[in-house]
Amino acid sequence: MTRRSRAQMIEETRAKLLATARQAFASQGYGQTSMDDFTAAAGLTRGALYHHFGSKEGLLIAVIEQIEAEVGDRLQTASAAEPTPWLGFRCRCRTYLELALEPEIRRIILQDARAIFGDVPQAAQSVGIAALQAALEELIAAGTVQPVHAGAVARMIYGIVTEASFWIAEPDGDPQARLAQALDGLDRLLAGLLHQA
Amino acid sequence: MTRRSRAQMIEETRAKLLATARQAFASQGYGQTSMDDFTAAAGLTRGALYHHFGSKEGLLIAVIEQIEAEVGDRLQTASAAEPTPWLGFRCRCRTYLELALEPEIRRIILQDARAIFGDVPQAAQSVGIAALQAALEELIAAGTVQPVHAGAVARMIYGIVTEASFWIAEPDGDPQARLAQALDGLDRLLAGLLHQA
DNA sequence: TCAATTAACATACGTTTCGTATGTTAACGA
DNA sequence: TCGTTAACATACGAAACGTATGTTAATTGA
Repeated sequence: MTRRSRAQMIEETRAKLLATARQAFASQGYGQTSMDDFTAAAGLTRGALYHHFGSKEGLLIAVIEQIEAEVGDRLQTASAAEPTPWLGFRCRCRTYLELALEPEIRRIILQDARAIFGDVPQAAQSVGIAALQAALEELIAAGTVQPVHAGAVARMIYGIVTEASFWIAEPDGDPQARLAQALDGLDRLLAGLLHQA
Repeated sequence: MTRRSRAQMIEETRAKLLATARQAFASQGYGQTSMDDFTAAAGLTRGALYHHFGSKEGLLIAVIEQIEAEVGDRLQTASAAEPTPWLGFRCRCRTYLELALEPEIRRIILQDARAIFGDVPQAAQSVGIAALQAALEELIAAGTVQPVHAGAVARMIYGIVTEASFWIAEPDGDPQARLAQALDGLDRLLAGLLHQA
């Protein structure tokens, strides 16, 4: 066990680079992070970085993909436990909002990534939005939700969540209270999608 | 008339700098814009820039303030013509979306500014959001809209508009069709805010 | 009216940072 | 065993930003 294969060591340096970059991006932001500095913090040099990731943007893409994968898993886990499809959908939106509150996700995905790649991170094609869209399409087919364009509305919900997370995290105001108020507002907006009884 | 006062000339260079920067930021993005290049394009040097705006960020803030002021005017003009407060509110949201489709606004306000100043441009305190919140508060007081937190929901609508604009402008897909689909989705979501009949 | 100060810029410089080009070492294949 | 390639480190060049330092012209005050 104390003996590591060559392939394992390579993977270790890649993972170490990724983890250190993720930490640095989250705490200082992508633009403010010097590749010299944080590679040194990882005990390596920029040479290793450019070998594994090609460019600073390539590194950011790798970090985004890692985070997106985690987000996808957590959303899936949370919403799968709900009893009805609609409640599952609602839970997915709420959980999305809670995830967006984590500083790492807000800073890297919602804040910096947008400026680098204009649109939603095309890199990982935003797992969260895709899943939201799929859930919406099912609900529309089942007649629970009015016939809207699922892709459009999924994106809009993503926007709701994004902005709400920034609002909640604003320096003034109580985050807990704001989270509750945001979840309430989210509920009202989502209710508009339902078919009238 | 051919005689310009000193103060006028100073204002002219300031305006010229601002206009050139706005153009450059919109077409190449804030990060990709070299201060040497675009000041030269304006027939000046970085010296003038740092004298008037202090820093590159200061220049961006000035550009944002200019755009925000225009956005505020156009929103006000559009919504004031509507017959009822609710329709005025709805119109404001729709117009907001249409404005967000303009490349200049999308690139500078929605895309780049967020990465530089984490939150919504605190610089000009987003006139659009503030007006949206005020309109919401009136509608709640009048009993037209359910009692939600106006600040939270105003921000969420801002998020809807932002994401929708990016979605509409995606390279594939027909922008005209997508705009219609987005406006439809927006209507459904907003309908959730209304009191049930 | 004239000297001193300040505003409005231009120019020059130093620092930081990114990407690339060039080693270097160790493993792997023929 | 020898050539090749992967996995890095090191060195170099090219922006780009901010600042420090001119320079000129207007303005102020005595």
